[in-house]
Amino acid sequence: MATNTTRTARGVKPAGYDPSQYPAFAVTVDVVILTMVDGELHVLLIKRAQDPFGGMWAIPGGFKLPTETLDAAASRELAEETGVDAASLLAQFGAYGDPERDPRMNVVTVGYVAVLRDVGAIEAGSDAAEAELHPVHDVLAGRIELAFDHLRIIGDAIARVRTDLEVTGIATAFVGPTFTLAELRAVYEAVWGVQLDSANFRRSVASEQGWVIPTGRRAPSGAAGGKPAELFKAGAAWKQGGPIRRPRSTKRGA
Amino acid sequence: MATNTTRTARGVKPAGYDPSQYPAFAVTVDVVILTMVDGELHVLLIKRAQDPFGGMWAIPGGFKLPTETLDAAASRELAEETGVDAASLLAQFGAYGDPERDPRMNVVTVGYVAVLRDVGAIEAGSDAAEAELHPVHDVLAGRIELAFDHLRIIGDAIARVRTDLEVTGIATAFVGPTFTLAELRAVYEAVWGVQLDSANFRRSVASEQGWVIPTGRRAPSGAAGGKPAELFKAGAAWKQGGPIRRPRSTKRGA
DNA sequence: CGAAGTTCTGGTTGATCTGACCAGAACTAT
DNA sequence: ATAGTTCTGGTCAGATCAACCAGAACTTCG
Repeated sequence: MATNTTRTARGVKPAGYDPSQYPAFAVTVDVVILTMVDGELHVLLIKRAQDPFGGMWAIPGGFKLPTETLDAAASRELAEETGVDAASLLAQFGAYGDPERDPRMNVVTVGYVAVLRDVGAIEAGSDAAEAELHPVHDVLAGRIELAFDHLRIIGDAIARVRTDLEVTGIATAFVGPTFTLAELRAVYEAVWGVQLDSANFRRSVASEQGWVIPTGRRAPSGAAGGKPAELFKAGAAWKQGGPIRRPRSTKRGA
Repeated sequence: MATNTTRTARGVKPAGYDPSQYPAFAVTVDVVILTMVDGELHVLLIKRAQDPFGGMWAIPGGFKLPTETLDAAASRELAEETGVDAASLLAQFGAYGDPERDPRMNVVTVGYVAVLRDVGAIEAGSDAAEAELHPVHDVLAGRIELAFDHLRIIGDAIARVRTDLEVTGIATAFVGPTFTLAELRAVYEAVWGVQLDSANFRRSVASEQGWVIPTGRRAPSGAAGGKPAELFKAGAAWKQGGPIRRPRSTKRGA
């Protein structure tokens, strides 16, 4: 390729295109791992042992390898940190490349949000390094010291989940393979911070076919007793969006 | 590397954390530039002069510099390609890092979507390199040969715009600083591929305060005559979302 | 200048959706 | 047994939505 027509007025598109002369970056993936604990949204954080930001909390992440896709890198990091082979959901939501976001080098990171339903598995996977689930509310309120720009990243992840709850099937990722309608409703209430009428909720998901499929079994009653709830499994309709719309005005208090 | 901890000017580097030993990537930003032409959604493509993919169409893009943010890089690339200083809207929507997406080197690219309202400015900015507006429909139908994974990137951008139209104020980015309701409605109809009732549309945006503000002036009639439409400017309410909801079933044909 | 055609703008109406409340059924704990 | 809790279906008023209709305002053609 002997062409050397780098003579365009201003565009200066290199003809030879020597890769080595362009700035090099490290590319990482950071995973915001979310799960429900006691009806509240939690995020998994690990305590950094090393500087920079030693002693502060961070979301798990690591370097992307040249041989893997971004999705694969996120999946690998998730497995390494939590021991979970596959999350219910793993979705990319943003990229971050501010020049000073990592004091050591030029790092561009790609943010993923993972939704887990099996809390027990997390504890098993996390080894000696301190890993803890923190209420999302505490984190967003700034009560936890976070490394790098991870506060912003977590904020973006939550914002994404909030809108996705209305237009995707992400709600089903928080619950198990079979679930009661109260469990599913608790997901919406925790993520949106609202109260939903249980009867209306049932109508929304059970009226039309395709959202939830009855299994015929029933869940054991909770600690406070009450009628055992029917157990459902998720239908195929969730792929085209969710049946629950975010309410704009609620008379009931949250 | 015999030393376990290497002291540097900035501080202690963690053991086994030498940045130079981690894989290096080139980071680029690619900008999907959208605009409305004759009531149809168009995307700006440039014809590649060089291999790889010489002669094929591509979306404009370029390398991120270590000293600038991703947003700044996208803004710079947009200005270089179109001569437009600032788009009505410039939003990040995804990152792409498949190992083989660029045959020359490891490249991770961050996709941005830009919405322009001034078509004339595009022609001015594009220099000798062939730059053309193509109907989005033609591109998504595969009728245009696209370089790299740009078909996928454009597809993702369109999908993002389609959902954002309902929950953000992106619709106002397609029209000028003042606009008629027919112009604004045309944006929804083109992006969603639906027909909206003009009277109902007017009620949705004009009923409650804050969406559109009357300027008192009127636009000249179109080629077919008709009553001159009132000119509005966008209000502040668009920042919290849009007033138009995507219809799910339409009896009228599209 | 008048008629026809086009677009804008407001009105109406019936169907559908939403939010709120009520009550009985089913189960647990005391 | 009885009280307490949760699940489940019913009802109903108000809001929203989709579709249609008709007059107003303007341009173009004859």
